[in-house]
Amino acid sequence: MVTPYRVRQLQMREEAILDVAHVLLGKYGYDAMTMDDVAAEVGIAKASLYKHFVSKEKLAARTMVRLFDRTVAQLAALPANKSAFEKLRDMLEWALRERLKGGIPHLPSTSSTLEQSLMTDEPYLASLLSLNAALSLLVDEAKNDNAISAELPTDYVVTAIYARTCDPTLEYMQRGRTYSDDEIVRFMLDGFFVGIVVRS
Amino acid sequence: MVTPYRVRQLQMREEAILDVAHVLLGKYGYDAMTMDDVAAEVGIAKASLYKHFVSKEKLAARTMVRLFDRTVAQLAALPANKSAFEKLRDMLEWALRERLKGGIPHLPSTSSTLEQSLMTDEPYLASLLSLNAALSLLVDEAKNDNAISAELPTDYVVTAIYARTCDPTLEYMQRGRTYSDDEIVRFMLDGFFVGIVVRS
DNA sequence: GTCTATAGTCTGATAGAC
DNA sequence: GTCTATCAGACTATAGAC
Repeated sequence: MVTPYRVRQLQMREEAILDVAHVLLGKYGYDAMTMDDVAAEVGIAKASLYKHFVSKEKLAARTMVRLFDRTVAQLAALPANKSAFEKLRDMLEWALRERLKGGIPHLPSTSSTLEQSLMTDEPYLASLLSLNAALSLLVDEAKNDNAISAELPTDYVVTAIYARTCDPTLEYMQRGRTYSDDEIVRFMLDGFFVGIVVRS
Repeated sequence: MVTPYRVRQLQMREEAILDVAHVLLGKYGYDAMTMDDVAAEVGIAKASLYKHFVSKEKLAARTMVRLFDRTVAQLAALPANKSAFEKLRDMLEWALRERLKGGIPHLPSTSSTLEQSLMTDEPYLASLLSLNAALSLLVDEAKNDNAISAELPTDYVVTAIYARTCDPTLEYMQRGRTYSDDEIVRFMLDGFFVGIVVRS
C-alpha cells in the first residue's frame, strides 16, 4: 500500500523541523533557542510546530535521539577490518567535523534544565544506552588490543569521548580563525588520544 | 586613618554576595541562577543587591574576575623550584578540585548569553588576559623543557586547559559515585596530559 | 492570545549609627 | 533625635513557552 500523501507531508515537515532544531541548537544552545525561531526558520506557524512536538523539551530530545541514531549508523558503516582503536578515532573525528559544520554536541552540557528533562525521557535514554553500549564495547576491545590504557576505566573513556564533542576548545579555535578545520580536528584528536606530553 | 565602619560593612557584604554567586553559578549555571535566589541566600533585600551590582551580568563578571585573580594568585604561590610542566599540572589539579567542591568553571561555556556580555566587560577581559599571559608563558616554558609537545600550538593547549575546568566528564563521574574525588582528578589529569593511548 | 518567570525599580516602614 | 541604609515586597516590563 502506498503511503498517503498527507502522511508523507507530515513526515517531511517533521524532518524539516528536526533539521532546523539541529542547526539552531548547535548555534545557540537549548536555552537561547526559542520556539519562535524554530517556527520562523521552518516557515510554519508556531501552532503547527506544537502539532508535531508537544514541548520544547520533547523537540530537543527527539533531535538528540536522531543524532544518536545517526552516530550508531555511522559506527556500523565503518570498515570491519579496522581496529577498535581506529574505529573510535574515526568516530570522534566524524563527530568533531559534524560539530564544526554547526551540529549539536552529544552531551546537553550547555543547559542544566535540558539535562534534567532528558533524564526522564524514555526514548532519549534508550537511544543513549544503545550508543553507550556500542562505544563501551569498542573501548574494551581497544583495551584488549593494548591500544588504550587499561588504567582508565571504560566509563571514564566513553564519557570523555562524549565530552570532546561539546568541548568549547573547538569553538574557540574555530572563532579564532587561525587554524583550518583540519588542523583543529588534528589538535583535538591528538590531544585526546595521545595527550600533550612529549612521548619518550 | 581607620576605615569607616560603614565602608567595611559594605566590603564584607560584597564578598558575601560574591561567595553566594560563586556557589549558585557553580550549582545552577548563569541562566538558571536568579537574582532573587542570590538575595535570599545572602539574606539581603534585592534592592540592596543592586546597590552593589548594577546587573546580573556585572555580578557574574565580577565573580569570574575574582576567580581569575585567585587563580593567578594560586599560580604565584607555587614553589619556584617546580618545572613549568609541574606547575601546569598543579594548576589544573587545583582547578579541578575547586570544581569538585562546587566552584565555577573558568569558561562561561554554560551560557552563550553570559559569554556575549563578558566579551564586552573590560575588567573581565583584563583579568582573563593576565591569566592567559601567565599560562601561555608556562606552556612555552614547558615546550622548551621538551615536556609538552611542540606540535600543539600554545593557544590550543591553554584553551584546552581552560576547557578541562568545564569538562562535563567531571560532573558525570562525580554523579556516578563510583569513584572518589582523588580518582576522578587522576583520570582527568592523566587523560589530559598523557592521553588515553598505551605508551610504547 | 494567555500565562509564567524573572530582571530590574520603587515605596513606605524600620532599625541602627552618629 | 536625626538621618541614612536597609528591608519586605509590590510593581513594571519583557521574553518566551505553549
